[in-house]
Amino acid sequence: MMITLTEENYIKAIYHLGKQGSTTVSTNAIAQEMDTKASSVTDMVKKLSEKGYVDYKKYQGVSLTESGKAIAINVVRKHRLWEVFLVEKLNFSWDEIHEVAEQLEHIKSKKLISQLDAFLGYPTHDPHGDPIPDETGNIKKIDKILLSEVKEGNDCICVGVQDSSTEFLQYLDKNKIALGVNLKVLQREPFDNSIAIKIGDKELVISNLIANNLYVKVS
Amino acid sequence: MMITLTEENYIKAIYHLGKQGSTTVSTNAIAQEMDTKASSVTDMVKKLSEKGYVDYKKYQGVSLTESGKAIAINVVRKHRLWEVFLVEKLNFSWDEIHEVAEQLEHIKSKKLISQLDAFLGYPTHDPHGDPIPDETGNIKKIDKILLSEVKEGNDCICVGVQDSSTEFLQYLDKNKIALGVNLKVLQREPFDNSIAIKIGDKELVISNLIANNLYVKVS
DNA sequence: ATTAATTTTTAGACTAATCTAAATTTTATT
DNA sequence: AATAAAATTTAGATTAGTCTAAAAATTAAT
Repeated sequence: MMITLTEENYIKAIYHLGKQGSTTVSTNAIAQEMDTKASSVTDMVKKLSEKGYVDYKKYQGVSLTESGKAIAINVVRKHRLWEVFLVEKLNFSWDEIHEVAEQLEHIKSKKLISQLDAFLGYPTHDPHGDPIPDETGNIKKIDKILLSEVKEGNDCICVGVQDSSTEFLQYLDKNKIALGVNLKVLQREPFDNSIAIKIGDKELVISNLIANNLYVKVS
Repeated sequence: MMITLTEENYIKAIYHLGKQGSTTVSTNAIAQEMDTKASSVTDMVKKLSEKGYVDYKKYQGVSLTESGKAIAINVVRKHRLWEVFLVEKLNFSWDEIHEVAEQLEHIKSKKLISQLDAFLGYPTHDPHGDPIPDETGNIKKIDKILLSEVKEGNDCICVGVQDSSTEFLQYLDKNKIALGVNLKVLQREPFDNSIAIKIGDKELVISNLIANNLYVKVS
């Protein structure tokens, strides 16, 4: 049974909203994520349910079935591999890749993806630090925490972002924050939860909003 | 005005049928090329006409306008660049690329294509020997002729194929015929128009059908 | 130059995906 | 527990693309 591009996008949205497909997701949340109306979501969710991709009970929200989850993970895999390709091979910057990867992720060819994976050297993470599922759908997650949770005095290394918006990524670029960069938390300001960090030999004060969208690993 | 994937495919079909968009094309021919019904073609052609991509008079066939031709050439450019990518970077063989390139050709991103072009080293021809239009839509054509037209005793070099079907390309592979390979026409058989050729140090008799689908340049 | 065959177009219907507006169910609040 | 608010679903309409069957135009053949 053929899956359409739209169905694939709904499944992906449900996956992301449901934290890797484990939680139940509301109609409204999907509508917001997909930039569409709740009534459209209801229609589509019924269809996905008939096709066996989601579990759905009226008024009770949706969750992915195993087959739905497998589809979602495969789309995520394709999306992230293409992102690596765009950055590593075509010199895109990390704030330019999302839109294009949204299109590329729907290309259907098993061989294309396995060859691309090999061509890129079997990358484990995309340019935003998110893990790339392997061919069997396995995702190995690293133990990352938000920068906002790091204690004063601790050294850490930047491993990912929570928000992948152009604005946020360009802020990071401007301040020379990139994946792999070392940071030290100098001081936390309780009043507004801002944090003073040392990056390279420079000091920088970042807001709580920023610190809440940056993943690090304490070293 | 946004152009849909389907519209793009119709424009491409009209371009190919009309020999690079110069000739008028019939409704039935388009229907056959697109594997759809003539009535569907009429509907679509009306829409394309309203949008200014084709000139159309009832019962008189269709031809591309300048803007339609520009769209077609751009799709062709993308298709052929992706084919080069698949063969050169992802180790596809030339009989496996068409289907995937059919999907990739619709990805919309100016930067993607210009970067891909650069990444591939600005190739001038795709793996089937067809020329790749440049960014401005310019196509430089080489003076190729069909192998069936080569005189006895002449040496030539294989530069392209007319038919890109899997079956034909696999026949060529099997017989070690590839782009760039030198051939010599030993003898032409008038009875069935078959041709005896020398390829490397081997002799091979090929049918007229084969010779009519292989482009060469006399050297 | 009629008639026959073929091609093309029209008319009307169908599916996928969407929308608005109204109805229903659930959740929150008094 | 009753009512108000919010979320969700239904009903009915719309658009893009397609289809079948019938009508109209063109081309071919007698």
